[in-house]
Amino acid sequence: MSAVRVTVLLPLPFDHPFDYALPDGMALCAGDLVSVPLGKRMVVGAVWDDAPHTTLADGASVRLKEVAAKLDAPALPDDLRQFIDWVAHYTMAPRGAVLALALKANLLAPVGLTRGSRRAAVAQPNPDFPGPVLSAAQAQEAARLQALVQARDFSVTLLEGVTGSGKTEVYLEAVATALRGGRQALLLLPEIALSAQFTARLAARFGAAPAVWHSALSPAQRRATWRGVAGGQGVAGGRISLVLGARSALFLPFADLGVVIVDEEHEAAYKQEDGVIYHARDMAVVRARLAGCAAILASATPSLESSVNAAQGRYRHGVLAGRHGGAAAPMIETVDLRLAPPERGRFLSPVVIEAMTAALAGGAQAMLFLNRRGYAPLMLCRRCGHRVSCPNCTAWLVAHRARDRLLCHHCGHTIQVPTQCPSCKAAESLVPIGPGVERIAEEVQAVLPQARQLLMTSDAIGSAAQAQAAVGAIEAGSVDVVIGTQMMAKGWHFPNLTLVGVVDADLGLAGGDLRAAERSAQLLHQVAGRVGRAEQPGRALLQTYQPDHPVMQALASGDLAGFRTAEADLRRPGHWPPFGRLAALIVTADEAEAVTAACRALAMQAPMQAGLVVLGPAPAPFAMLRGRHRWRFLLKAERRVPVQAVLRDWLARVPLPRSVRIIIDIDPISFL
DNA sequence: AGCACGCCGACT
DNA sequence: GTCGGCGTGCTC
Repeated sequence: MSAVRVTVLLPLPFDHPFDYALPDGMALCAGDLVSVPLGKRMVVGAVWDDAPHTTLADGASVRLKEVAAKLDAPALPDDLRQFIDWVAHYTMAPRGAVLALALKANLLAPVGLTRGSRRAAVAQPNPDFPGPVLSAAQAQEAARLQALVQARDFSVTLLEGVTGSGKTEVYLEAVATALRGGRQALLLLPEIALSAQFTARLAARFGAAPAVWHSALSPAQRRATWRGVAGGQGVAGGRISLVLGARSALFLPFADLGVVIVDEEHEAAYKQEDGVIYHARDMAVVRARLAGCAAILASATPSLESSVNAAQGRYRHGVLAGRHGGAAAPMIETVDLRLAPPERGRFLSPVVIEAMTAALAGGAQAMLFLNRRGYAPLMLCRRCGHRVSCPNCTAWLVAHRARDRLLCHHCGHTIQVPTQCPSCKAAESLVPIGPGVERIAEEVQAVLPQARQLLMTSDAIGSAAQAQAAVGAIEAGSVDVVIGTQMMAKGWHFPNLTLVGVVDADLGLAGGDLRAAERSAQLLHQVAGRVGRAEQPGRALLQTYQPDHPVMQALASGDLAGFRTAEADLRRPGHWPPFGRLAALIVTADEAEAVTAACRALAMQAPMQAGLVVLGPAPAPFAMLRGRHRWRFLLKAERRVPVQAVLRDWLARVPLPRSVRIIIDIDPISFL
């Protein structure tokens, strides 16, 4: 007699589940979590519903190991298992690696599962807690979203609204509707830095804080939240109904998801760039489809992907025009650096300095934005022209004055500032080239010595407490000039901040990236959105050498929709995304020769078919990263081409030594 | 991912 | 003569 077989997916990089024997007296269903022996160790896995796959010599019985135990934990819901399968298939990651995202989160330590959660009986978010009074436009849009949530069916809405239009209040009404129906809501944020602010906001709206989910939680918090979301029996305090999370929250075992919201949907931070490479915005839509619920993508500057989906009717388009009860849109002007250049060795145009002086004289605050940490992005030998670069990466070492070192922003490698040129050995010949925020701070000190300045960068602000202190200082008015990187671009609003100067508006346009223009427009628009108040619109000055560039024109005229249309017209003919699909194949190895040999072999077998182009191989933009050599193929295909199958066939035709690793990035957004 | 096995250098 | 480096291979 042969034992009953169970297929178990393990959170390890295997695509196929493993087969085990079901011990007498144990009953298992798909999704149940079990511990199973694997080699010499015990592993937690999930019962999958694939047909058993172990190859049997016919008739002969294979000695399957037995499932060791069924864990006392909620089973993975069907839609989560479907989601895991879908993500794995789409991203071409092994299914087990995707399961790991759903399990690693909390329960690789099986001991923690056997006891009930210690989650205290915290207050539940109350959808009928008094909410804000909505404007007519907000109320109308909120009603539409509420109807979609109530429909208990899959839908996607692109909710577009300028900064200050009150998008958040609107989509929180959709959350309220889900909660009223006894369902759950998931709100995704692009980065955890914003979660404290949002937690407070949700607590104010619903009378209780949401559960939060991100990588910095303790194991105990994870376990409690994971179980609470699954809503298993015996969870003290009841099922968790509202989760505020980073992208990995998509893999939580929601028992009854009613709405998924992706805030700032255009943000590149939604793209997971290592391990399982996925775009959380796109996967959120898939999660909603499998859960049969509404998805809401919110942004002031929607991605071209979502705009096109809305324009083509695949997504509903909700638009909130005009700022609600707040400031007027900022005036955006370009400062032509050819006409009003900075002094020699300086980086601020007299136009910007004058505007700052005026703002400060009027008792207001000013901000300078430069998306570059450190003092100078490059140390150059003025004798031989040598550029000091990282030994592990194809990148320059960035000078940091605060730390008095040079440092690589890709791998973290740091060295002391050399006293002589590493190449020609000339003494005292290295000079810093170009500006970083530290250098801008120095310049502000020189031109406005009385101004109290604050540097807001990830180097200066390491913790949430430091961020709070900085925000407090700005709000209290004890700062005149804020100098910041990307981290200043979003979220915050300081009423007394009336001027923003963008030191190098052209920065994001370099590099030949497909989305360079789109991303620049989004970032600069967002930066400009930091300023202004009810009685006085803010002013944003963009220092640029290309005032005629479509991005600068769009920002200055405020016609971002027109810009998106033009951008779409550029991409449509060549079947560039979102009108076609891209996949990147990164070939990496320790030895450069191994990479070139592998690329040659791959190039020889490159797929050839209608509607598909293989570009490359070319050195990846960082041809060496963290000590590994990297070359890249880019596969560009029309929408109808099954990209994953093409890639699978291609790779199957080319045997590669194990020293070579292939990274597949479906829908790459950064080209690094 | 772990954890083995396996075949070449410096140590009690 | 052993301890131990991490290269390759397997786990139902």
